[in-house]
Amino acid sequence: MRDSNCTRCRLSAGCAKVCDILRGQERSEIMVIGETPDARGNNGRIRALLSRHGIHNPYFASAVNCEPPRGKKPTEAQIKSCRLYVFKQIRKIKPKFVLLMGNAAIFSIKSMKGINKARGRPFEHRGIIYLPTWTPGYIFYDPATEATIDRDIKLFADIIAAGEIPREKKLHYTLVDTKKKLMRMLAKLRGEVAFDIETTGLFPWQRHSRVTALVFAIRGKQWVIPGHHRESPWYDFEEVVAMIDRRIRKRNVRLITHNGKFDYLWMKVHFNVDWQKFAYFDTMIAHYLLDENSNHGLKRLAQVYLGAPDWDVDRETKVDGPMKELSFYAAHDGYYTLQLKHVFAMMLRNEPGVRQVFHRIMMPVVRLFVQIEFNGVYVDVSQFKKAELELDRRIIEAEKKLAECTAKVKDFPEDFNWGSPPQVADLLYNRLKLPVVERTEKGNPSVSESVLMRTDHPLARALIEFRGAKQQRSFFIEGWKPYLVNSWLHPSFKLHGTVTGRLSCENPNLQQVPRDGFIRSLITAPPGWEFIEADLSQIELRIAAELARSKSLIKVFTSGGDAHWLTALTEIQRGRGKKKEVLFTGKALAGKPVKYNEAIRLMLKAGPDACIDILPAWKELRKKAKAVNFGYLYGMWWKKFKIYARDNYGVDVDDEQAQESRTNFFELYPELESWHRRQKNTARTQGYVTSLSGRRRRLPHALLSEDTPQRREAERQAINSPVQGFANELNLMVAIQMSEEYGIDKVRLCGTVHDSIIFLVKKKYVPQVYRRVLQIMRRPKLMDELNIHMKVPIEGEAKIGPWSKGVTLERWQSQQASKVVTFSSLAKRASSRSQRSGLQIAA
DNA sequence: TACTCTAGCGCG
DNA sequence: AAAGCGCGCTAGAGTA
Repeated sequence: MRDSNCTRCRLSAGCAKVCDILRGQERSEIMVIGETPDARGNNGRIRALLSRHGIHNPYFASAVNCEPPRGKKPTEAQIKSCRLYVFKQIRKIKPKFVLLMGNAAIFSIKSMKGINKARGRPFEHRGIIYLPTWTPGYIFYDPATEATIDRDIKLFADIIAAGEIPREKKLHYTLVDTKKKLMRMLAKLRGEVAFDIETTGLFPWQRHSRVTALVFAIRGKQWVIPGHHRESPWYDFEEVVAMIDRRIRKRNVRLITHNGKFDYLWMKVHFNVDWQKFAYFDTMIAHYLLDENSNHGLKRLAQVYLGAPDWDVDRETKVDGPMKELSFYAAHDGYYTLQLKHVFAMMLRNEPGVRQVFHRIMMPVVRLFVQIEFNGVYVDVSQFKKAELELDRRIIEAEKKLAECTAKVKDFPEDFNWGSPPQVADLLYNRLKLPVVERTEKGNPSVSESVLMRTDHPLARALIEFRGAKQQRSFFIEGWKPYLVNSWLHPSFKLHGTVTGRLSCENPNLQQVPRDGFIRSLITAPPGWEFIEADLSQIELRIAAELARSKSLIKVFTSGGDAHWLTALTEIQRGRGKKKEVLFTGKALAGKPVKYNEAIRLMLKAGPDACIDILPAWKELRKKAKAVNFGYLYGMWWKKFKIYARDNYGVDVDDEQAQESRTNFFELYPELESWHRRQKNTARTQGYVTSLSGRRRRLPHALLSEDTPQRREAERQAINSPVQGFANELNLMVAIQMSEEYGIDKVRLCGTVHDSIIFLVKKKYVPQVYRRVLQIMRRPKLMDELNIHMKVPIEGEAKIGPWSKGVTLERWQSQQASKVVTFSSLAKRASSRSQRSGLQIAA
């Protein structure tokens, strides 16, 4: 079979043993194909993996039979030329089952690229069943891959045992294509029902997008109802939905979904039904709470928890394929969603704290965010267009400056791209011979803003301006355009987007709009409404104070103070710094000259706002302290503080000063250190930490016996996660309560940004809602219901008006008053005109 | 042609 | 010895 004189490809030239095909095991019906001879189990790893599942002595082959040079992978051409031998072996051995390990193996058989798409999905070819999986070589680089390979090998063993690709036996689905079948289904819709839909896309507002099928599943039975699909028998699918809707309402069905926010939102947008109100259990969210570190895809979970076979079909089938295949796929989704519900409900029972977060916070959040995403945010389109022109202007101006800077550079390329970091690096460090100050993670010379700020060249400034304008344009102008539906954006919130319990946001990401207001203020209220942002002030610091039981922090908060201000003033007081400014402000506050310490005391008492009014420079100081507070609070070391001070304030702090600043911080808040120790110990002993709500943050790396960077990282996460996560949960509690207390005729929530909620209020309810949201923020009722009690008071702030340009209620009311005056005078003039012309003005 | 990675930067 | 945490989006460049 082998040809030791093979010269079909270049590999044979530099290879010790040409065409290294083994003999033996030639009667096996099981074959394993690896990448190269080295991967053929001679290290024992594959054998060990296989024998774990009772597979002994298979026939080993490989995609290429000459070992490539160290560190080199065989090329496609080489695999193709070696394919001959692979096929020869298959013909001779006549295996029934073949395990394909790695990219090269699957390419050899199928000429198909992308192991990740094929992995774990058995296929049949000329009477042989193939199963692709990863190459075991990956285990060496990432131990986590072993579990996946192991699962695939288990599936392989199952295939061998069954003699065929396993199909789910309990799947009994009906394609609901007649009225009779529909009526029979409706009769059975009661209690817990899994629900899923198939669609032509991901964005329900997309033109021509359709819901192609609905799926319902109860124990032992699934139904697939063709929707807007070319094979659908329903000429009036809306009526079918209405019938189901009536049944769901009447029976108060408990709907079970996997990422139901998606399905409910589509149903609301396309059929105007509010099925999210019946959302009872979401398996994706449940799994997110049970294991925040892994993926939450339905297919993976079904494989892991239920040993399910892979039922995925290709994208075209899923999007708009034949109903026969689409329904097969859809029925599996429904079936496994219901099965997973049972598994996760059981697991949640073992973790009561997590279960409480699931039912009392996250499921209401699912229901709420269907409405929030449906509402969307309003964009002032005429301002949007103006902003685009302004950014264009800035870009052109910056380009002009850059051109001036490079006019003298000889053979400056025509097509130079200022947006390309490698090209800029080449210009700065090779052509202009500027010194390399910093390198990127990969070791390339860095051209980041931090570096440019320290670069003494007129080019640097212009480049920063260019990048700023360019980025804003592509992020927020070009980036938003595809998502603008009339004047509305509908960002999608990922409820499972972070490991800490925060939400993330995408398409577009509302949570990263620059705060300077240039873009932010484009988001505002439509006529008749007001835009309000309400945020929980210094919430993370308050939670940290509570958890650490920090005396000084608790004192600041109970006396209505500002912790960032306290840090700032304590820091300058220690070195008796800013003497002139302190004495000046103290004098203004007291109305007479005071001594330094007395002035500090007065400034502390008066708070930052009053002091900033007297001397605007205090604003910078507080901002600086804020960042320092967060940094040290979460384990920042003094070296990073130095970098921070340099990049943000252009202050070069020496090592000693930096170390002192950290020491001072923990002297001011000594309990923070012991709290840090407690969190680290908890994580190290039990492998997870718990937040005030009962949510868990699992940190397996904290269990490592050695003090590695990985363990250090886990320890810092043990400090940060319960604070960050709970802050967001508080925010969600407020959002939930707001939506419960006000109908959408009064208040429309648009989104949350970690510690704030943004919403629209019908104009005449503004004062009432404004006051109420601040009340709720002080004490959301869910806190009491979940028996969570905090010593530290919670406070909120709210602003009315375009985002980032809002004002307090007092200011807003006085503005309204003046508007009414001008309006009524206008109306008077208009009415006298209209009387003259015989017109009447509508009230 | 389409995907993945890197650098850089916006937010809390 | 080495040390804030958590995200998403874009362009450019590399890879299959």
